[in-house]
Amino acid sequence: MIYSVQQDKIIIKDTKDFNISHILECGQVFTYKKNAENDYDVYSLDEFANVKKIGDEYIIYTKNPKYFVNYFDLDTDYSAIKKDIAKNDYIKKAINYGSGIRILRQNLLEVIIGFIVSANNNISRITKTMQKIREYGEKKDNYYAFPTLSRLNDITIQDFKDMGAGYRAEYLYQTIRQLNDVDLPKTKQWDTQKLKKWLLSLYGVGPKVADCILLFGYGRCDCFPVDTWIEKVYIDIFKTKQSRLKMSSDLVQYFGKNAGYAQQYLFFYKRSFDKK
DNA sequence: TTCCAGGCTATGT
DNA sequence: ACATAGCATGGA
Repeated sequence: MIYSVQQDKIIIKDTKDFNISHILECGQVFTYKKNAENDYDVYSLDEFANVKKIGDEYIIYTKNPKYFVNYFDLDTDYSAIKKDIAKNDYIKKAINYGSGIRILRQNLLEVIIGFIVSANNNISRITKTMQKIREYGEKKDNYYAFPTLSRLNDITIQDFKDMGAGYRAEYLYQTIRQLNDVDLPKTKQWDTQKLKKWLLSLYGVGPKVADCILLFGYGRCDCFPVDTWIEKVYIDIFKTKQSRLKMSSDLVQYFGKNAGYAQQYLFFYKRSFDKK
């Protein structure tokens, strides 16, 4: 990835593996706002960036370029990853369709909360609920920082319901209490096995949400979250249906250490064509 | 009206 | 270990 960092912006010169709508609308993140075609506001933790396409370049305007170089994973070689996971014609089409996808290096707490909200929900409502949760965070100039764990502790079950969380309100409330008992940054040192076991102990976190947290919150790329869309993809590829656990392990085995990337291309591709 | 959305918990076999 | 009912809510 060819890019240059300046004081208040990042310029992406090579857009072969960078497309902001692919990146933000592939279902991995719920904290952004689309202003217009190729013009998005992105919120992460207490940081903010505006991303615009100008000519053949993307410009990421931000007070903290260093943060967003990491956030957009600019130093990872996606051409090599695409080559590694291109195991059949089906995924080759998906990679071609979502060629600008990158897996964001998101804040862990935001990912945990976001994907608990995501269960049996739709993306537009997940995004709305996350936006309202964000309003409990510290007020910045023109946006809110994501609430700290301490602030999240002040939100009641009824508050979460009022934000449209539905029956997931109790999951959020309870999991926030469970998070008080661990040193969250320290869990990043745990091996994937131990992490998954712990994640599954959180109220409202099952196998699929745990895989999403591992992939998007911890960068464990040998995970394959299976939801309703990936179920359809599995049937397309393997011509048979299995339990979600079996499908997930089959897909990790099939795609290998970069399976998580494959998951994103396939999800984006299948969802885009089936929803309308 | 019924079905579905980035499924999970609780309960039964 | 696996199968299934019930679950909040809004949009198609």
